[in-house]
Amino acid sequence: MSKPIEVAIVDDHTVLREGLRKLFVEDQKKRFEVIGDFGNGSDFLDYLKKKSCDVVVMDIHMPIRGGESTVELIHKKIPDVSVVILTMNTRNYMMEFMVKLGVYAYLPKESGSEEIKNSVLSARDKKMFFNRLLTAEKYKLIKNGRKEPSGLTLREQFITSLVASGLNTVEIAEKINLSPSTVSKHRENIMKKTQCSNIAELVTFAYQHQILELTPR
Amino acid sequence: MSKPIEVAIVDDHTVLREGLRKLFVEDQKKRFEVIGDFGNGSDFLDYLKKKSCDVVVMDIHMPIRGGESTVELIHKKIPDVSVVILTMNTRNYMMEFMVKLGVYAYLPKESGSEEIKNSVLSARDKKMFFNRLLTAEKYKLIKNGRKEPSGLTLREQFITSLVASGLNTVEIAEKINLSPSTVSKHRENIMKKTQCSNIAELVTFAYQHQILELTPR
DNA sequence: TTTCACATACGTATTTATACGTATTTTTTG
DNA sequence: CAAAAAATACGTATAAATACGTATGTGAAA
Repeated sequence: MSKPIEVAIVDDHTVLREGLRKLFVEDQKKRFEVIGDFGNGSDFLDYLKKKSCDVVVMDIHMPIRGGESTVELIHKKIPDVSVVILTMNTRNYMMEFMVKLGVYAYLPKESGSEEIKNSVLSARDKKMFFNRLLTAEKYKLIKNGRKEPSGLTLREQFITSLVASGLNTVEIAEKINLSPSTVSKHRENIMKKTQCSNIAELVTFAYQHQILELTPR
Repeated sequence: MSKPIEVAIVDDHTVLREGLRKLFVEDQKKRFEVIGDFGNGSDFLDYLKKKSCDVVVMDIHMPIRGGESTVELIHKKIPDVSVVILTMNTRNYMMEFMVKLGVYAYLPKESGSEEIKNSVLSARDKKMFFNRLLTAEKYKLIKNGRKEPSGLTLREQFITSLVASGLNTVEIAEKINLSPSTVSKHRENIMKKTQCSNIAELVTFAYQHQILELTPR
């Protein structure tokens, strides 16, 4: 092992950042160097303007700038930075979205330490890391482009999930860096395709097509 | 400070358990002793059959046995164990549910280290710990009694179910022979009570409170 | 009995969603 | 490469929801 892998951590959960940091710092083989941890995507992107980073371990759900738009920006502007997603959002459409943006691993939050370390090693080498959530089979399916059972495109599914989780058009536009007009047009198309005539019906549609998940109580 | 507080950690996120453990173990004043960490509620309940514990820091969303039923069982059978909730489920109904089961703190996942430690100290002394999510005001409101689990009157629940199933104000008025103004006022009250800020959130609320049922496809 | 929660009802101003049309750019696919 | 599909964006008009205030009748509980 020549030089340690420069790892960044992006998650709004303070304790989890600490846990990840510890995991990398205390690696027996000294393979990692944590170059920073950040509470949102925005801070990390600021960091990247000045300094470098090999692999970033990132959550999706964050305030200010969520994982979606952060990964999108990294993918477009700084493709050298490899992304590993570590999240409790295990929905298929999100995984698909992230895989298409070139992330190298998609880990559920109950992943063990070794799994996380190995995914970072894979990502450093620009190699896909597979696990129970993102299997090689699923990866192939996504890459070979399959038809969505819901009839919605990926973008549409994504916006559906945001509408159904209670954001309005302007909030969605801000969240994923689009013009409100565009979001509005997507919503129009979504309503037509799903044959929903209002938001309430769309939320039910989202639950029934696993675009949203009902957290059991 | 006589003897250290026996703290247990229950969360399905491995890295987060590590982070919490570190936080308690590395306390300057040696006030805590982590007596175990568990990946689900079931394992923790098993532990409690044999050994003791002062305070448990617990997530809600977990496989096998989630926080809801775990806290419910602790509350009924082992009320000596104080519970601190640390979660990303910031929904009011969940907070209300947990407060009614006697948890001493309800922390969002972005809480800082000191906040978490202080909440455990409070819980050890059987004192409520308040923060931006669970304020003293909210706590009073919950304690001084909303009756319905949903907080809604029967009429309001009925109208909620109609709104959530996709009817608009005029359609609802026609369906149950009311003036649209009345329906509108009910809707206003419903939104206030449920603290929903739009229809999408209300639909989710309806599913979560069994006001609506999701028919499997 | 009188207070209180609930259900009823109206008015009004503001915000948000919906439903059209149009058009350019990007990505995918045959 | 060419065609098709998807994603982007704007304008404009109408419909609906939302958030206030106010008021009245009714039945149950303190």
